[in-house]
Amino acid sequence: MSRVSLKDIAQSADVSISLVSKVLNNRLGTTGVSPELADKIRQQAEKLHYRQNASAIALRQGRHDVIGVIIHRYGEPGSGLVENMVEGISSIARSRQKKLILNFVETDEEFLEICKSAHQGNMDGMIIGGLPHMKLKSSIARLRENGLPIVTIHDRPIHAEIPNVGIDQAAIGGLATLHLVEQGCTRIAHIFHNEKRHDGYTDAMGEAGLAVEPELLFNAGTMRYSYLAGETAATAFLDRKCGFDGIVCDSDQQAAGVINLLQERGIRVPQDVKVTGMDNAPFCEYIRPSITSISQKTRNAGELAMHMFLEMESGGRVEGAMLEPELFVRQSSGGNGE
Amino acid sequence: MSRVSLKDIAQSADVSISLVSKVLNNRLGTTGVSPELADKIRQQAEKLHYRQNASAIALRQGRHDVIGVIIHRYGEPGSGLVENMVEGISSIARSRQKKLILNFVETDEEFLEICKSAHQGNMDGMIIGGLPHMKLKSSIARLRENGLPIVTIHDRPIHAEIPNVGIDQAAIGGLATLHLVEQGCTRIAHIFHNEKRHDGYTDAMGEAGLAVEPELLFNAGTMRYSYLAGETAATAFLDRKCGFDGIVCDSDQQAAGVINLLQERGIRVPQDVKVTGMDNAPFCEYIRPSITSISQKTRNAGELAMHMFLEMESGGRVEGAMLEPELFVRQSSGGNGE
DNA sequence: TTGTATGCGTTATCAA
DNA sequence: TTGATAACGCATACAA
Repeated sequence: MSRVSLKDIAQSADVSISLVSKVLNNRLGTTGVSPELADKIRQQAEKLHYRQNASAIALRQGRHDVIGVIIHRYGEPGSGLVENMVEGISSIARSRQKKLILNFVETDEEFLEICKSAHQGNMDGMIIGGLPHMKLKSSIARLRENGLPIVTIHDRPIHAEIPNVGIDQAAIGGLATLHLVEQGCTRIAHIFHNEKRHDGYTDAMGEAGLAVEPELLFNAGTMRYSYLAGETAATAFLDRKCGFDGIVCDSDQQAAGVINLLQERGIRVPQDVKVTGMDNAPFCEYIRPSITSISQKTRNAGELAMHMFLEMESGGRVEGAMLEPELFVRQSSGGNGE
Repeated sequence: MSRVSLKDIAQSADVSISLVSKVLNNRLGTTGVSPELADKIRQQAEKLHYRQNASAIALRQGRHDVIGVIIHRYGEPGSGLVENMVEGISSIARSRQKKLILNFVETDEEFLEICKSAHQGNMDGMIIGGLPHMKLKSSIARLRENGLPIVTIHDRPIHAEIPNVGIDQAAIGGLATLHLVEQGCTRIAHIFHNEKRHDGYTDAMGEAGLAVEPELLFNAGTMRYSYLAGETAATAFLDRKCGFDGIVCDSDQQAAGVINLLQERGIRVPQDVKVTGMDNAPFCEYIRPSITSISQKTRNAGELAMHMFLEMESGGRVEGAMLEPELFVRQSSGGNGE
C-alpha cells in the first residue's frame, strides 16, 4: 500500500502530472485551467487521500520547515527551566508551521553528531539552548558561516556571529540580594554555584553598604543546585554562628532544603531568617513558607529565540537579546506576596 | 555557497557519481574498487565537507529515520510526567540514531494537523502520548491501516491495531489505598478526578472491609489535580467532621494542598491523618512531611513505547503493555521511607 | 574495476 | 488551456 503521489492523481484524472501539481498548489502562474478540470483534479486528490511528500519538496526546494533544537538540560528536576524553554520554542514554531526536531544532549559527542546531521540538510537551522558546549564553538560557528541560521539560548553568546538570547545572571543575584536588603536583612548569607550570580550578590551587598564576610558564603560545589546543598549550607551557617538573617539561595531546591532545615532547628522563616530561591519552580507555591523566587523566564527566552530564528532565516539581521529577570515575592522573604 | 553533493566529489575526483556513492556507503555489492581510488574519493569527500542530503535519501529510500512524537500534555506543572515520558522516548531514539519531531498539542485541530503531515511522508511513524484524542480515533486508525507504525501511551488503547503502553490506573488507586490500610487507617478519604483510580480506591476499600461513605469522597471537578483541589477537599473533610484518618489524593499537588491545610489547622500529618499523593513529582521530597507517592513510570513508558515502535517498524508483531505502578513511601503516610 | 541509466515525487520552465 | 521535460541528490541494477 504505497503512498499516493501526483502521478496517481494524474492517471486517475487522465491529465498530466504537472497540471495536477499546479492545480493543487494554486500556483498556475501564467497558465489557466478550466474550472471543471481543476475541480476534478481536486476531487481525485481528496478521494485518494493525497498528501504531499515532504522529502520530495525539500529536495526540490531546498527547504524543510524543520528546525533542529539542541538542548543540554540544566536545572534540577522539577525546576521546569528546560520544559518552559521548549514550550516557548514550540509554541511559536507551531504557529508558524515549523516542525521541530528536538534533541537532548549531554556530551560533546552527542552534540557533534547532531551538528553533522544539521548539515546533512534535513533542517533549516538550529536553536541551541541550555548548558553551552564551549569546545564545539568552532564547529557551530562553521555551520553558521556556511549559512545555517542559528540562535543560541545561553547565559552569554558563544560567537559574535551567532545571536544569543540570554538572561543577566548577575542581575538575578543582585535582584535577590536587593530584595532581602529591602526586607531589612543586614547579614545576608549566600549559597552559590553560579559565578555570575555570585558577582551580583557581592555587588548588591557592596551597594547596600553591607559586609560580605566569608562566613556568610557557602560554595555548593558538587552538590550544585540540589536540596542537599541547601540543607548542608544551612547547617554550616548555623554551626558558624554567623548571625545571618537572610539567605540568597542559588535554586529553589536549595531554598527548600534551607527552609526545612531551619524550621527543624526551630528557626522561623521568614521572621528570624528570610530566604530567596531561584528559578521560580512550580513547587515554590507548595512549600511552607512559600518560596520567594526569581524567574529566569526561559519560556520567554524560547519564544524570543524562535522569533529571532525566523527573522534570521528570512535574511534579516538579528541582534542578541538580554532578558530581565522577574521577582516573585512570597512568604519566605516576608514580603507581602501571595 | 550551495551544499556539496556527490556530484561535486565525483567531479573533483574525476570519477562517476555512482562510484562515489558506493565507496562512501561501503556498499560495493558485487563490484570492487581499487584502494587508491577509494581513498582518493574519501579524501575529496572529507576535504569538501560532504554531508549526505537526508531529503534525497528519504525520497530515494522511502525512509526518514524521523519519528513523530505527539503529546497532549497532562499533569500539573512540576509533576514531571510529560518530561519523563519525553526523556524516555528520546533516550532510546538517540541510541538508535532516530530523530524525533516533537509536537505538543492541545486541540483536536492541532492534532489533526500533525496527522496530516505524518502522512505527508516526513516521518516513519508516530508515538502518541498523554491525553487521548478519542475523536480522532478513526483518523489515527486510518494512518495505521495505511501502514504507518504507531504506538500510543495512554491509559488504555484507542484501537485494537495500535499497541499501547499504559499504566493500570485502577491499580494505582488500589495501591495507595492499600498502603494506607496497611498503615492502620480505617477512615480513608479520597479526592478523586480520575475515574479508574477511584474504582481502585473503592475496590481496595471493599477488600479491606472498610466502608466507602459519601462524606469521605471529594470530587475535584474543575479543580482537577491542582493544589487548590487539595486545600478545598481538606477543608470540606474537616467541615464534614467525617473523622478521617487517611486521604488518598489524586496528585502530589493535591497532597501538598491537603498537608499544608491540615497542618495550618493544627492537625498532624502523619500522626493524625496519613496522606498519599500521586505521580511521585520531584517536590514530594521537599514538602514537610515529605509526600508518599506512586510513580506512573512515564519514563519507562516512553522507553518501552520507543522499543515497541522500532519492533513494529521492522515488521514485528507488537503487543500492548501494561506497566506496574511503584509506591514510594515517605513521611506523609507514616511509613519508614526516606 | 568503473560507468550509465533509471527513478524516488515534486515543481518550474518551456513548448504545444 | 494543457503537457512534456529537466532537475533536485541519491542509490542501485545493469552494462561495459
